[in-house]
Amino acid sequence: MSDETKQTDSNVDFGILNSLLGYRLRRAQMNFFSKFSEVCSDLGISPGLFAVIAIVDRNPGLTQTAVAQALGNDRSAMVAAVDKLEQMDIIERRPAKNDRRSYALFMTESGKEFFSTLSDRVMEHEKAMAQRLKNDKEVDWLLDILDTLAKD
Amino acid sequence: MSDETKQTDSNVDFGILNSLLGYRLRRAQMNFFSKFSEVCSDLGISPGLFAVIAIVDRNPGLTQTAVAQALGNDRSAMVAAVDKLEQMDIIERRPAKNDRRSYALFMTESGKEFFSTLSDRVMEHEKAMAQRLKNDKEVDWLLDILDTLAKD
DNA sequence: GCACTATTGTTGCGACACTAAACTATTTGA
DNA sequence: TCAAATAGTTTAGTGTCGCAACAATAGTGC
Repeated sequence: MSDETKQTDSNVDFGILNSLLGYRLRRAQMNFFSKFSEVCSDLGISPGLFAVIAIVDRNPGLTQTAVAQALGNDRSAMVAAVDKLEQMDIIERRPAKNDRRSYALFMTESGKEFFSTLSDRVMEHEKAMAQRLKNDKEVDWLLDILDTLAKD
Repeated sequence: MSDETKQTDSNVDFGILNSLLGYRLRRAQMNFFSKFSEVCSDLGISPGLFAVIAIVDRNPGLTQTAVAQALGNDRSAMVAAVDKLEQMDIIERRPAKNDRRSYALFMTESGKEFFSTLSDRVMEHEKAMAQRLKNDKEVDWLLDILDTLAKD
């Protein structure tokens, strides 16, 4: 046997899966997820946490539910995320001015610095993946199509 | 610098997320997943189970680990999946001829019929999503790009 | 034949992510 | 004023995922 230890799926017929966008999307997204984890696991940041930070960084003062709605997930999932990010001194809960029920989320000073280096890592990873495409125009095309497919 | 609490998510700046393929992939895949669940939840079939059935249907006699390797997930995850599909009388475990450790997976008669109607539903959903793109050529282009991005 | 390693199915564990329901405190609106 | 709606939180349930073991079996070199 060769030391390539391949014997993967070369002789497997994927049938209908080959034409399913949902299946291909899942495979591609799984690959991105694992690569992201390789890059950011030492910093304790998952893709979901990164998205929260990115939103708060660009939109200081948003409430937890506003961030949850922007990211399309349940607001109950925000609690643990914000708890962790606050514990890591990345973002900060401040009581909202006009609503004593809600908090306003802000980046801490160290959080801004952290997000800067974190973004550099993520962008490096993204650039490596984007280089698999032909050019920047094709990347923009793909981004646009994925946005179309993400709409309800 | 104001501490105003923003209350609306209508004008949220997604910042770096807008240019991240990983984020857009996740959103698109989540949408496909939820749509798939709406279509197939009454049949008790998840996207992962559908993939297993699709592989076994086209490749009768494959072992569990062969299917797992084809789908890119751990073989330990196959156990519960095959258990469920066998309980639903969709696929069947037969002892492998030349290896008493492994089973060969086959579709049952009712399983073939079940997969036929199931495929129709899934293809209908896929066609509705594919119609968001310009033409069939763009769909093939997207499938090819996603396959490229899924490779390690 | 024998020892050593690899592989298969399986189980259990821990780490997450998502969903839904319920609860408190507060705000809103008729 | 009072009922309904909302923000944050907690809890429970479900599902997935990878990792590490394990017994049984297969393949390998000697």
